[in-house]
Amino acid sequence: MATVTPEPGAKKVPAAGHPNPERMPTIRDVALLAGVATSTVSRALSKPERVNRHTRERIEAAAAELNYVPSSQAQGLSSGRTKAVAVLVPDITNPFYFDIIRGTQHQLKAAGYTQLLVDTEESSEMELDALHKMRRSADGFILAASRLTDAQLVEVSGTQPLVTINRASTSTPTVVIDTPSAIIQALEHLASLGHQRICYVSGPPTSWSNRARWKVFEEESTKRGMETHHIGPFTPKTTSGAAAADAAVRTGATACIVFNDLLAIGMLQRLRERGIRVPEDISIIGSDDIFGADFCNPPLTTIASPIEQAGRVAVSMLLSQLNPIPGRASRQLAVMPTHLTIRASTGPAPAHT
Amino acid sequence: MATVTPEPGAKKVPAAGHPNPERMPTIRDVALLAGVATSTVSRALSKPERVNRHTRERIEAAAAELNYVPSSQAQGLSSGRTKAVAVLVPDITNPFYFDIIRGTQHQLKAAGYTQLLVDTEESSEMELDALHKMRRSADGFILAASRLTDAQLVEVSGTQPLVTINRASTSTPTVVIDTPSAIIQALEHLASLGHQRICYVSGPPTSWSNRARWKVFEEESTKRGMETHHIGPFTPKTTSGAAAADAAVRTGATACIVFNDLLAIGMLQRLRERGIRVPEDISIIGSDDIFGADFCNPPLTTIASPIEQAGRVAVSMLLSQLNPIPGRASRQLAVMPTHLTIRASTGPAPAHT
DNA sequence: CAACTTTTGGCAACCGCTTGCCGCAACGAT
DNA sequence: ATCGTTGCGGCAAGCGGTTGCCAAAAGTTG
Repeated sequence: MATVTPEPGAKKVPAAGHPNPERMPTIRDVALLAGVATSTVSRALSKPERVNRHTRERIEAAAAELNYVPSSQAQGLSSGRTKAVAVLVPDITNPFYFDIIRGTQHQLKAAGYTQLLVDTEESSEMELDALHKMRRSADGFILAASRLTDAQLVEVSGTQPLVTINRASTSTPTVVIDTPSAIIQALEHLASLGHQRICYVSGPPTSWSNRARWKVFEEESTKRGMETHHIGPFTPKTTSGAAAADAAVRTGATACIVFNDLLAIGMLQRLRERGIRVPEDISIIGSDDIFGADFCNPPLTTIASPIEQAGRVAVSMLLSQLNPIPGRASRQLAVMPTHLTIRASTGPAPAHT
Repeated sequence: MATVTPEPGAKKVPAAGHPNPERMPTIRDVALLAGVATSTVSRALSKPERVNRHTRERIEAAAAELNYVPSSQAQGLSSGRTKAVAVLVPDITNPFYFDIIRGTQHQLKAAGYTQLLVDTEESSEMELDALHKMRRSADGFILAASRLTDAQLVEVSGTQPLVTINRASTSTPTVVIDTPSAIIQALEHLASLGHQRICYVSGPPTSWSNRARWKVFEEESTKRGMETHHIGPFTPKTTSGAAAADAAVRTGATACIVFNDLLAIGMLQRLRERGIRVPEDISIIGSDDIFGADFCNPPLTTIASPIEQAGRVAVSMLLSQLNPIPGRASRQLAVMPTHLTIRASTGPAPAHT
């Protein structure tokens, strides 16, 4: 910028050239170069309106010249805020969580926050541990599909700001992906295709969403006079699909609604191996619409969820909790809509058993 | 839903938006409880042999009782090390990088380090920027498939410890996934199936591995007297697969070696759409063996790579650089072996054009 | 038992930045 | 002119640890 501000008598410190090239420039170096106190530099950089425009520009120039980057460590130490948020997922291997992570990453970056990624390995102990160990290094937490008990969750939420994803809770803000309501759609879909004997393939018993899905499934299918089965629990990985597929076949069901796509895809593979045709012999409906659900064989009918968006919403809920806007109370619940995406893994019920 | 608005207790709660009845215990609290000086506590916790066993136990007890967790911020401030490593990936959306991240995450956690995940969005500017902005907050960097120029890389490597993945460099330790050598296997495979006209489907021009793959492809296919084509560049996403497939078909090639699986899977989808059979009409070979390569339709023949392991190795190379063991020089290059995994997307060359 | 070496623990100076408080100067209103 | 106000910048006290240096305590040795 062409600034026409000669500013005479500025106490320039010509001698203060570049300091030791080894050491990274500190706020002091900037202050020295700009001829002001460190406190002024600090303010110029964080609350621009607090200092005179001229001074600020001078400081900014000095900072730019020195290539100054404030130490987030030091900032955190004195301000008490780390500008970092920890995201805890049960299994970093699962594509579902990758979508979450992608969403949180995106939104956090936009807000100038750093994401600390933690894999809790499906263990509530690790989750608690991380929550505890990192309380100093993160301003808040996002718990994706927390494995914590209600009591644990309540306790933790009293200590630190957090938002849960797919885990209803009265004690913390939550974003839930409304898969249950889409299960009704799925059921209708199956019913209209003539299926009468259907089976729910269960995921981890500690998963809240698994319980929620099963509950709706049972209620609604019974209501429709369908014969329901329930198999599981299975680990939500493709490798568990074989066992799940075999169990499903044994129930004699003509269609399955599966806890998630990972498991469903695994089942697809196993069924193909066994020569059981999908959807001619059995229909499969997954859940989440993860990466791969559209190109597996056959392409999977599934309950599509805005997973990435859920991550983004969780972040904004957390941030509004961390930096409350005086007037507005922060949202406590966000429900992400879902819908059934019909592909090729569902079809008419076979004519006879 | 029942919206429980957080009750703002005292109107004088500025920074901490959370009710903080009890301050977090500091090293001072521990010292007080144990009846020693803070310096002793510090030492008892970090260099146990420096303090008497009896005192140490007393301190540990006190720390445990108070549930003390040292502030990594403060530790970092005074010790100069952050115990954090930044992992930069060009596209967090790409499953290939998921695997890298999984590997780094795993290994970093094992070493007590925190992973800072950054998506550079395929942009060298963002990459440089992150490298610059985070130099204070990370002890080192892992650059996966860096988009930096050689010059930039050299410059950066002079400033901070880093390890590159899939990016040869003389200035930094590197782990390369040896896809090129497996390309020879792929070529042999195709040749033995009778393919004579083959095509390389190119990825991002800024990608070092893309260039490396193309180079080997060209040299070796020519050497074998095959007719080679080259199409691209294409963005390495399934959505680019359509264009790639169409272009590939136009070349008249009977087989393609594709920059990566993502693109290959996209091509598979497009070819199916167009009624072009794989592998009867055209064979496709991908690269990386990402999640999904085994269950797409048809399952993809691909160059399998130990991606996750590459991430792990990168971390250990970086850590040995950060905490050098006096005697041993740290490794500068790790080559990860790859091999061709033959599935169903390759078959005999069609009898006639 | 004195002289000396080795442990062991405390003191205090930082690390880099934020922030409450204060003072000074310029400005506006009386 | 006088007396607030307000705007702006400096001072200095931390934030929670780490660490070099030193002295007291304990252990060795002749």
